[in-house]
Amino acid sequence: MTTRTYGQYCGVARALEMVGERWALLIIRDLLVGPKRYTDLRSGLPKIPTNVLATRLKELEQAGVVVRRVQPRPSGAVVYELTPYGAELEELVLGLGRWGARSLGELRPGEIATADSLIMALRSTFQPSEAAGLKVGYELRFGDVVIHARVDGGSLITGEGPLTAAAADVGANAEVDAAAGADVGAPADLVGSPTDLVVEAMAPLSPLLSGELSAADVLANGIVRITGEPAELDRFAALFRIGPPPPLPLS
Amino acid sequence: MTTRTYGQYCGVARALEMVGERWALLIIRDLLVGPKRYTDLRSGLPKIPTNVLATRLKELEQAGVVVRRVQPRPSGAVVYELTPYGAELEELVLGLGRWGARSLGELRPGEIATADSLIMALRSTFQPSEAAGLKVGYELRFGDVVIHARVDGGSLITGEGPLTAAAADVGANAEVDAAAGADVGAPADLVGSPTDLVVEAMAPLSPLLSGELSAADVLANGIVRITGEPAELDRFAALFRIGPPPPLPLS
DNA sequence: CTGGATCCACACAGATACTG
DNA sequence: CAGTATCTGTGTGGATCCAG
Repeated sequence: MTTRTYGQYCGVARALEMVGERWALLIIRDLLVGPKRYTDLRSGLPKIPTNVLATRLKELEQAGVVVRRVQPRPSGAVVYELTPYGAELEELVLGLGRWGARSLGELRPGEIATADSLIMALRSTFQPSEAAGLKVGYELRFGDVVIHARVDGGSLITGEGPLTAAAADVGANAEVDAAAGADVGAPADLVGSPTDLVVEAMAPLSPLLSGELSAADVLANGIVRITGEPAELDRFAALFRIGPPPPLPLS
Repeated sequence: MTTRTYGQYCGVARALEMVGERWALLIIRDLLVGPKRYTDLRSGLPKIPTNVLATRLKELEQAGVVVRRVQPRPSGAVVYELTPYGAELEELVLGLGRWGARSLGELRPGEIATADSLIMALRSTFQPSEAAGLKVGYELRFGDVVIHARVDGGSLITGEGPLTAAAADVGANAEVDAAAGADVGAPADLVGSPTDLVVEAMAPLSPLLSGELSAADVLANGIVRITGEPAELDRFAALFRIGPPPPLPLS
């Protein structure tokens, strides 16, 4: 913890000293989804050595990016969450994800996708302008990783787990109480909306999310299966996309 | 160069594998100012070991972020510059700088400020909305580091050196030809504008740029000296600021 | 001079085992 | 569950050296 510095009086250098160490921004990526316990972070980042995780959390806490909070009894659980200052990194992390997603090729051997990384990928490609006056829920399955997304009037609420469990999402971006171990009752009006859809991702969603493939391509290649009519996949692809809508193909 | 990976199929992870290694984003920060030679990068990053610089440049080249270009004769110089893909990191680096600048306290012992870092700090705080219909040039002196900025109709052109040498700035963000060793003639209409100002920075500009101190505070503390009337410093502080203008003090 | 390559020492990352 | 301890590599820091 010699606090290696770059020796420059510069915002970029200072930011890198705070969040530029190995694994730090991936920890922050997961915490942007919601507060997490030490074990949650470990399972979300299977390849991080535990001592590195512990060290990073201490450094991020010292930098004022993360707070370590001990839940009141009886749970007594330790929870890490972003400070307001740390949460301001959301747009940066989303932008970094958009930029890096364009270099995502094929799934490399041994590479996994986690719930949190998929949630952030959805957030990073969400197009609020396409969501005006729209109310729809999606359930995405990536192997045995399941996440859900609810679009409601221009805002997006994401979470881990199947769509029917999404009712615990309250406020901006939830899983807060879920991570804390609380068992919140489900507001009935959010469950089982008739427009709910299930998107079954058989392979990386990235080609779809990054706009490399059209919804039709993706559907034709069996990458994603969607319940309901094919037009629903077009809507999904319009909601979660990088950049402006592609020009309509003239045919 | 074992190309350490995070083992996650995720845009953020991929981005970090490309530009997340130590020093990489500082190299990119400097290249965002303009193409640079190996020696320029070394002097802009005095604390980087030369083998690390060479390794990073190769990695960034392989990742498609940087290109190594050999100038045609007679100069034959080696120049590194960002690819279009790499240049897309500009907003990210500026945002990271804004975020990190708020943790810049006092100048720490041994810490320096370079021309490129000051140029990026200016860019990151530039408020185009304040620049409408405005045409003014600034020369900022930070010890013996001198940079200049020209504001003209909502756009900002920055470069190293005093204001009178700024005429080499052509197009979006110059020093391109200067770095390439070319000796471009100066368009006469850009030199010696009557609204040119000199801002003499006696201490870190950050408290001003980050909005922590008002222009009046900064002036009173002797941090910045400006030629002309004090009102000019207010304009400077309005042009280069983080966030919306502070509410007017009622008095 | 520029544009690196080479060498060494060591701090930090990686992996695994262990503990309150 | 929430870490700490320990060991091993390798990437980094620091210096010097070298070819065009």
